[in-house]
Amino acid sequence: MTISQVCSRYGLTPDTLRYYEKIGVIPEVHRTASGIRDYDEAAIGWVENAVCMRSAGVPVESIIEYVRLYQAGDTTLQARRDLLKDVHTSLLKQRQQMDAAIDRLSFKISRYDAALKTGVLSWEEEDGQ
Amino acid sequence: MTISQVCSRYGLTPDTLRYYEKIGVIPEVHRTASGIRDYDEAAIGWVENAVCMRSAGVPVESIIEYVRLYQAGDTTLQARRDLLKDVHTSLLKQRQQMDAAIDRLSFKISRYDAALKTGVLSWEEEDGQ
DNA sequence: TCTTGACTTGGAGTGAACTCCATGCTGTAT
DNA sequence: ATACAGCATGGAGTTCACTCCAAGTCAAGA
Repeated sequence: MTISQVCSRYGLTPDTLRYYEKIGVIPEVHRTASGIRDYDEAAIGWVENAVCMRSAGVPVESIIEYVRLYQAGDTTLQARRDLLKDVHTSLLKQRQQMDAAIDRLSFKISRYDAALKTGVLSWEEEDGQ
Repeated sequence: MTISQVCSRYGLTPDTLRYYEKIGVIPEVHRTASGIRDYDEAAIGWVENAVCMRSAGVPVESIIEYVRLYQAGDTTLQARRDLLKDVHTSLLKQRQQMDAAIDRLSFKISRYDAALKTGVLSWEEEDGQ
């Protein structure tokens, strides 16, 4: 699979995918005799992993560290687990903060909807905003 | 309330809080005669709003736009509602992506835990990683 | 053979969100 | 009166994660 095929599959640009490989977010991709990248199933699995983690806001450095540990072999199982756990924990925390913001927004939106329907701003003496 | 008091309450630095005011993430804060910021309840409400939104990853530009609309007065009620709805929608989408990553991590962690307990890497012919 | 489009590299540039710094003013304790 | 911690400003610097670009190579079709 060529770089552009992988890109259109995951909504990335070739620049991004090369960048990911260069900095180690994904392992080095196999090349044809003339030096062109040819993504196999394993490579695509790594791309999928990168896309999933990045879209959730996981820093590239964490992904790089995991790839590094993975490539270092079986002696890093515990370290890999610990790293994944750390990332997991910080995502859970991040989600809590998102939930708080979502709740805040839901509340405000319903207040605006009420105001727009009745034509009355019903929260004058509250927190403003 | 002084800037450092507000900062320690919300885990910000004075630089950040001045920056927020400068770019409009919060409205201008009242000053003492000698020019020192004095945060009242309303100002603190805006800071709280900013912290909540930013910790969820809402771009400063969205917050600025909301503050701008708010300060423009009652004619912007509909625009404010629409903006909040857009932000709400994008946070929901972002949360979905976080959930996907959290699930992926949970799965991997339990696999690592099993491997570390039994001493066997039980997913050899799978997707690797 | 020539063109064209997709691929390669290294390195510079971008945008977002802070973060730091130099320089100077303020206000309270000794 | 003076020291000194805290506040002010404008502007430069940093970090992160891409994103763009120039210059060149490669492969397939006219």
